[in-house]
Amino acid sequence: MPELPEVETVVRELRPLLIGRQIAAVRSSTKHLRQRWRKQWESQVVGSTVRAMRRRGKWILVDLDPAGLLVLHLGMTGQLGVFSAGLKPQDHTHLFFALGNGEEELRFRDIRRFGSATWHPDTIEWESAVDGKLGPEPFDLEPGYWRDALHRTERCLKAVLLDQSVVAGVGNIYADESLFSAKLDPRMRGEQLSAAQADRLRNAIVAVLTRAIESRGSSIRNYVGGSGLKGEYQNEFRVYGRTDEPCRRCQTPIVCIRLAGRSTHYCPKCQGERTPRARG
DNA sequence: ACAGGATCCTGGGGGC
DNA sequence: TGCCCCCAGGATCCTG
Repeated sequence: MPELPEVETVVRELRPLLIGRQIAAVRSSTKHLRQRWRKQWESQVVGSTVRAMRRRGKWILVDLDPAGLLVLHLGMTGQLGVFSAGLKPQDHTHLFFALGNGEEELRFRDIRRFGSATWHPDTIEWESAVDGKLGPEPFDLEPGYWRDALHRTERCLKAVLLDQSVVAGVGNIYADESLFSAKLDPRMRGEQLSAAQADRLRNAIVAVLTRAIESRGSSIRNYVGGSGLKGEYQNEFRVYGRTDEPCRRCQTPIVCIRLAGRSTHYCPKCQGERTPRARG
């Protein structure tokens, strides 16, 4: 569910509610997440204090004092929020972190349970575990790296954007929206892109994600931010979920196809530009 | 190397 | 009301 802008929003909204607070207890439901929460992690976490909260791609990193790292992934339907401990938990709440004197708790709710929560001794250990599987942040994409990553692959642009090892944090919505913004056909192969087109795509990704963060992400189903508020970016979608609706730029009906195993929305006119394929 | 499919799950919506 | 089928912001594993 949540992509970079939604995860960033959750982190920003939870930060003031969590930093400096001590984790007094942890409890989990009987149902497991994508990665099982281990009981032995609880003794590592209890008694420690939240020092910092960061985002890396679609991952949420909670730095603990004096040591340890809590790593959360929201999967498709994950939600994080701070609630009064007396408030009855919603269905599908699977992890509870009691805060301070226990009057409040951080809750991890995940209907489909594609999310995960794990504990790691430190950042280095986590980074080595995801090494090679997590590319640079979209905002840190070096033009040379990005051109090269596209130039060296025959995969279509949609598949490249969804590949977390190439660029971290882009998912189905923002891949489609970025390709529309860059006026590039999602079926184009990476190797077909000129340097100028690669730069255009990179700038489009940054612009779309930046604008989406300003709107606190997109709420189309289950997503809510760390404060429980919904996002607003769904009102600015140009192509995602707009199958058969007129393109906002040229009125041509938006097309939906299956690409890289995912629904892919684009404007056949605005994004119809193709670079002739080189021979050989 | 890459596409495509299946898998992990639950719930919502459409068609009947 | 109900049933059946398809769909869904993700990641990963397997096959061809």
